[in-house]
Amino acid sequence: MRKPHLATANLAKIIEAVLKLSSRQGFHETSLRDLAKVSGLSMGGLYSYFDNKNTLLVMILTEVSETVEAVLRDVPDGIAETPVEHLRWLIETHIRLTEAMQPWFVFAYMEAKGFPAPARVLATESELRTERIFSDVLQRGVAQGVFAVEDVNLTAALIKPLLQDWYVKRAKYRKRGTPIQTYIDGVIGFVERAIAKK
Amino acid sequence: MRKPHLATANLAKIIEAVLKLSSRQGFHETSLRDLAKVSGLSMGGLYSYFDNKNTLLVMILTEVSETVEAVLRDVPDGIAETPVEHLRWLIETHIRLTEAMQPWFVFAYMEAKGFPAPARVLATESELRTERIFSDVLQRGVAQGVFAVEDVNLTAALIKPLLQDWYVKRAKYRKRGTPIQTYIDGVIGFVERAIAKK
DNA sequence: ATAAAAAACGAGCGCTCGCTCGATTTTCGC
DNA sequence: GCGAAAATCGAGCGAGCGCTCGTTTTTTAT
Repeated sequence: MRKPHLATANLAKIIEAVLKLSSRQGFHETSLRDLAKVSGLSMGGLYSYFDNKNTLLVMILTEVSETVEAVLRDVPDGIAETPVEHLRWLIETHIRLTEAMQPWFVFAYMEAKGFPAPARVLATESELRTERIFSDVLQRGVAQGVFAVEDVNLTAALIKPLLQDWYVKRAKYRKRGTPIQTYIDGVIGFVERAIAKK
Repeated sequence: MRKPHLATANLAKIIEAVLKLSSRQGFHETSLRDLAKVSGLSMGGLYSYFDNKNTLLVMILTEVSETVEAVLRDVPDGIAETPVEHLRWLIETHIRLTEAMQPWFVFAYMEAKGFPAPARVLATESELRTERIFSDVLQRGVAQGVFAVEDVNLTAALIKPLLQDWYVKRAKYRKRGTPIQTYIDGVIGFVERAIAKK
């Protein structure tokens, strides 16, 4: 094992290959022989970059959850004070991030379960932290009297799957020709009407 | 192969076992030896009830999609005329159905992908038909002037993941102690405010 | 009670899996 | 240009897979 973090070009190739193959057939069904072929390394060569197959899964899961955390917490100046704008920014940023890193997110979402406890815990906690970011904004909006939300936690929980649907069912939206901006505006409008103080 | 449809007690046991094992570790990782052990049959005995492992998957997928279709189309008298009531009934019925058949739905949702094209097509088409049921009601509500919806198809697409979240993330809601009625009311309220004519 | 039919069994087949390790190739300081 | 160190290779290992099939057990009819 050379590096704990993804640095070398080869590791990048390996991850690109595992995301590509897993999206077609699932992670478990992706053999290291296929992975070697697509990444351009040999069977043995792969093992210079990770300890075992599960490590690969954990690496990707970690990268995804850290990226989400980092991006969503990096709120532009002057946005965080206004809950309406902050929420809009969170929705748009989340959807655009998952679009840019779609294979990563599909992988993390679809492959997390049925795996060693540590990996599953990682995914679960990441989901909860993201939800917290949303419920915090909702809470502030309620406190400022701009949102009317009965159950802040449940509402945050309901917003989450709206964001995830874009990458989970990406094929459906692609077939329909829905542009990402239409989807983003649709979600923002849907959510804002649902929580607006009338 | 004895019967094409699930009739005998043994086939019921097999399906119960495969749902149980798959929910823990995924369908592919469930070996026929494990399945034999849990279902109480022998390796060879299993093959009296299905042709091969993939057939099992298709059987379950078919059962789920046919059940959804049948249940959601069986609208009680006097409901279908009022879009608001019809939509409410659809949401509640869908969530309660997936709760009652939770292992079946989780299986269909999580295992459909990465499988032979026919099985995937089955799942995709079922999803689309369900969505049609919702978009039809929305359309009628708009026509009657009780709903204000810009894009009926997009809105139906956004309602779907709200229904699915209850079984996809069942563990989260269980840990939180959210009762199913709270969830149902939450979704109905959320959706109704989002599409209400103001 | 018995024999034919039906159902259930499980060791064994061919195959692919994740992973290893000695051999080979590439890199690089001098 | 050379030799040691680093990187890469891929045949081979044991394990476990889906599936088969000759055998045994159970059921059924007389």
